[in-house]
Amino acid sequence: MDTLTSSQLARASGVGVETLRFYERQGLLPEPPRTGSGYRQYPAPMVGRMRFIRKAKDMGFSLREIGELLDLKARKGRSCGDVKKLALVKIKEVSAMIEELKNVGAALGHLVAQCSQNVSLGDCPIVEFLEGETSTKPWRPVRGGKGGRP
Amino acid sequence: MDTLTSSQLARASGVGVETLRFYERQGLLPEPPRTGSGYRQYPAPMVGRMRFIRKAKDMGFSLREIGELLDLKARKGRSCGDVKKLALVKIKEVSAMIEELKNVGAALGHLVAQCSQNVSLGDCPIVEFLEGETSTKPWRPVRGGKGGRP
DNA sequence: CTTGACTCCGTACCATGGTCCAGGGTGTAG
DNA sequence: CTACACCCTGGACCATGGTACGGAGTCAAG
Repeated sequence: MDTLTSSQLARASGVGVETLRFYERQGLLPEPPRTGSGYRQYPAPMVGRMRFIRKAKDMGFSLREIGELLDLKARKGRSCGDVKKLALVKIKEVSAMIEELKNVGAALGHLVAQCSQNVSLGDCPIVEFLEGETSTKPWRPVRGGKGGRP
Repeated sequence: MDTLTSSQLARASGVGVETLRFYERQGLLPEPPRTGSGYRQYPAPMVGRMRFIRKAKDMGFSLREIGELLDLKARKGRSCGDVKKLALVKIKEVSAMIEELKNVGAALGHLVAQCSQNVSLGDCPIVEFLEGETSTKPWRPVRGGKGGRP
């Protein structure tokens, strides 16, 4: 009695039934055994696997990367180093994203501050910034182009 | 002579020609006038508009939001307040993303640290964490379910 | 036996931001 | 004139992570 139907596993995992089928197609869930009439019978440990997937997704891993993690996990024994390697790569990615977002946030904050000082002047500093030095810069001539500008 | 062909505007903007057509379909670029033979003739200020789009994209605005910004920009006069409002919303979003990523990074760092202390023990702490309390927890019974588990 | 919930399958669709392709027309240099 | 670069169109395709739909089969209760 340690098997679950699709909807049971879905409920236990906090996802939709369709998502299970989707993960199966993506190779994140193995094809489960079936009943005589073709119903999926998920072994109980699939709950753990789904929790693994969900947590890894929360950690920022893509489904493809989660697939790799699951493969590593399956190769019991000396997978830890490889898992750690993936985690380190992900940490670098996350740090880079944070830096980028910080820059964006700072730039936006700067613009908003300018905007607030600029009460009732005609132009919006944000729009002006976004436009940059507009138009008057002569567009670079086409390199190696022959046809064009009819 | 202050008009550009598709490829000229594309080059000046650092995007592909197809991207211009895509932006046109999305309403970010107005349909430009055409030559007798149907070639697009972009007015020079479109370079500024493309720069606007690119910068706004770098600031984390989606194409839909950039469309809104461009609409506001077009309604000259009192758009600044609305633009600022969008910028503030975006700042909040960026901050939230940063917080989330920081949590993820900290969690990953924690796991990797554990992993490093765990040299040559059988199991990988990362995998164990991702699995969480596995399997033995009895799956919640289906609420209101009638059929199922054949 | 009927009803209703559940399950199956394949396929299409959603949003996001493009990218590419075939098939044909145009413009200019040599 | 020919070659070649450029331009046009509509539509298909990519990755990502699902979600929805139609039509049919199955299961348990009443």
